[in-house]
Order: sequence, then structure tokens, then C-alpha cells
Amino acid sequence: MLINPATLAIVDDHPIVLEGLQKLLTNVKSIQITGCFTSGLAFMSFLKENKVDVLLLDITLPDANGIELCREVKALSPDTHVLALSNHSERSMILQMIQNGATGYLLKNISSEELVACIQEALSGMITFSKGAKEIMARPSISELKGIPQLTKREKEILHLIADGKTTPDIAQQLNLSPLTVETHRKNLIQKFQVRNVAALIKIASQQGLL
Amino acid sequence: MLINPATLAIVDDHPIVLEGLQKLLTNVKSIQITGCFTSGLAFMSFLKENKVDVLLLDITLPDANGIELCREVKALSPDTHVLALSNHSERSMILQMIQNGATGYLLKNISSEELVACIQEALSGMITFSKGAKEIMARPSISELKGIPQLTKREKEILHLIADGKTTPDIAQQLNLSPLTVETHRKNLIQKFQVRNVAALIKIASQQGLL
DNA sequence: TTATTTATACCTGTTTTCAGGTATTTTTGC
DNA sequence: GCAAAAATACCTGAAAACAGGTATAAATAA
Repeated sequence: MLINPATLAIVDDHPIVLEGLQKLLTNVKSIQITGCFTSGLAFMSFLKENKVDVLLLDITLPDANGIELCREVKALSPDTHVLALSNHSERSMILQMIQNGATGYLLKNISSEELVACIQEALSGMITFSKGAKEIMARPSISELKGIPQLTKREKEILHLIADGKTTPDIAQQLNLSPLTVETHRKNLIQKFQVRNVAALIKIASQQGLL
Repeated sequence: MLINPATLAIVDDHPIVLEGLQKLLTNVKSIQITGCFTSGLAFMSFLKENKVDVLLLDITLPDANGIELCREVKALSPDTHVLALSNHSERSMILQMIQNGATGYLLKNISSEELVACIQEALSGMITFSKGAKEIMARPSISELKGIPQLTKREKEILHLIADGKTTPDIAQQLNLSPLTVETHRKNLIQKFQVRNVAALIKIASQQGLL
């Protein structure tokens, strides 16, 4: 099974973490650490020249935020598996990282065996979470799920059309309704979600998975 | 380890699937099937009277869509672990289910051993995926990640404020800018994302994890 | 240092949205 | 069958957004 060891890079602004991870992973034969960086910019220029199979990425960085960096990495090098390595234990943060192309999410309290196992799983093309992250993901906050207004069929329909950039006259024509009717539905949507305008409406609807 | 077997319910509009799952799970001592339903409505009324530890939920249903049903289930009974069981293999679909409170996602080509393992993992309070689902999750579509316009610091700032429901005058005051300047940024945002109005802008920005 | 991008600001006119209502006809649930 | 909810439609006036420009200072990259 020893063809070529997988290349691994680490981005973390704490040198101590960098040191620790290196020590943990040096005696793993199947993994070769090819670079350690304390800034996103430095890593990106490295990535342009070198192949990286796995990236361990801290989310909080001095120059850029990890979520955007993750997306940039995947856009430049889609085959690089990005594993977020973070203290952030909010469910929404984990979801955002995954949405932006991360192959996994590891909490920093991870054990060394678990770390290696997760890297292996990522290398084999699967999403992976540390135990702690799995537990967080299984516990959706009730507030996220409750307090979601109940929409009628028509309201959902119109919500989607609004989100697609359609204006009231557009929607009225498409659904063969009076523009005044569409306005009423729009107003009810804004009222039900307790927001001020469509911008906030679309944001909340999108975050709650209604679009 | 045999205190009380976990209660499990199944919602799927194909009776054959219902039969098959029942057969697969009857000889598992730690799991007790307490109900099988072919419609979301029927299950919801059952859930009001009975405790359900795990729900195997098909996404495509005649009366409601599984994503919304999942949210309703979690709102009514937060301790019920919902495992999506589906043929849908789109990454976005999986993410939506998770965002709406699902504890896991299983593709229907799952093996019986894997199914039991996933149910056990869900019962122990962790998110879980079938092998196939893990692979899909690890492969973000490139189109999702590329083609994202590059925004300046100011534009990001204003994008967030717009998403929060702030109007141009609001934003101008908050950032000590001329409303006309804010209008320009707003216009540039709409142009960069190639959309018609803020509604579409916020939708796309939200889906790309920029909010 | 020069060229480009970014951030700033302005102008005009049209369209759309939003706030504040009222009101009738269908559905749907009990 | 009756009550409630949903879908329909209307009205007015103010506020905001959008389309279509132009233009200049400051910062940044080549």
C-alpha cells in the first residue's frame, strides 16, 4: 500500500498548533507534510506550484476567513481535500464550511488516532467529521427549526419567484393574477417572517432551507 | 445492553420498501418497529401520541416533501432522529436535509449491515451517512464554487447590511457615506452577480455561503 | 511610476416596493 | 353545514430601488 505518500499541508496562525500537528503526523508513513503556513495568502501561492492532497485548515486566520479560503482552494485545486480544524463548535459554521467545499470538519480536541483516521477517510474520497463534530451536527438548534412561519402553497410559490429576481408585475403575469394580489402575498410573507423588506426575507428563507 | 429497544418508524410511499425494511430490521433486537406510514400526515398524527426514537424518511412523498416534513418532525419532537432514506444523490439535497434537522442521510442502495450501523450511530447522538452519501458530500460541484464574483471589502460589508434588511439611507448613515455611494456599491453588486435585483442577489450570495 | 482598481460622489427619471388599510370568493377543517 | 383559513383583488401615497450614465480621489498592483 506504499505507492506515494499523500501530501498534506497545514494552515494555522498559531505556531504551536503547527508544531504539534507536525509531531503527531511525522511517524505516519502514508502522510507527508509538505508545507506549514500561518497565512492564507502564503498557502495559496504554494498551492499554485505544488500538489496538495489534504489541507488542514484553521478557520480563524489573520488575513482571510477560512470559509472563503476554503472555497478559493477548491476552485484552484478541486482535488485537494480541505479538512477544517477549528475550535468553533457552532452547527452553522460546520454547515457553511461543508457548503463551501470542505471535505470534513474536525474539532481541535481531536485525538491523534482520530485525526489520522479522518485524514485517511478524506483521502479515500469521503466526507468525515470528528466525534465532537458529529455530535454537534446531530443536534440542530430548536430555534433554527421552530419559529419558522407556516406558508401556504401560493406563498411558497411566490417566495420562490421573488428569490429568482422576478418583480411583482412579472409574477402576476406568470401566475395569471392581479399584481395587487401578488403584492398582498408579498406583504404577507414579509409580515410572517417579521422582516422589513425582501432582502431580509430572502436571507432568512434561504438560511432556513426554504429555497 | 437490553434496557428498552429503540422505537423506529418508517415513512415511505412504496409499500415494497416498507416491507423490505421491516424484514431487514425485525431480527435486530435493539430496534422495535412501531409504525409504518405511506404519508407524512399519517405519521405526524402518530407522532403526537407516540415516542419515536428514529424515523426512516423517504424524501419524495405524495402529500408533503420530505424536507419540510423533517423540519416539522423535529419541531414537534426534537429528540426524534430523522434519517433520510432516499434515491436522490444530489449534494444540495443532502445539505438541505441536514440543514432542516436530519440526523443523517442514507442512499437506498445501502446494505442491511450498514443500515443497522447507521441507526445505531444516530441513536448514540451522532450524525451519520451511508458510504454513498459520504462520497457525494466529499465531492462539491465545481460550478458551485467557481464563478463566484470577487467582492471588495466594502462590497461585502454592504452586502451584509442589505441582507440584514437595511435600506440605502440606513447603510449610508451607519457607514458615514453618501447614500449615492451606497447606491453605487449596490449597483455594482447586482452587476457582479449578474442578477436583476436584491432578492436574487441575496439568494445567490446566501447559497454561496457569503452571508 | 504608471496603470488599474477601489471607493467615493453625483444626476435624472422610471419602476418597484412598502405601509396602511378594506373586502370578496373559494377552499379547507371540524 | 359552519367557521376558519387561504386566495383573490383593490386603493393611496411615500419610500426605496433600479437603469443609465459621469467623475474624482485614493489605494494598490505591475
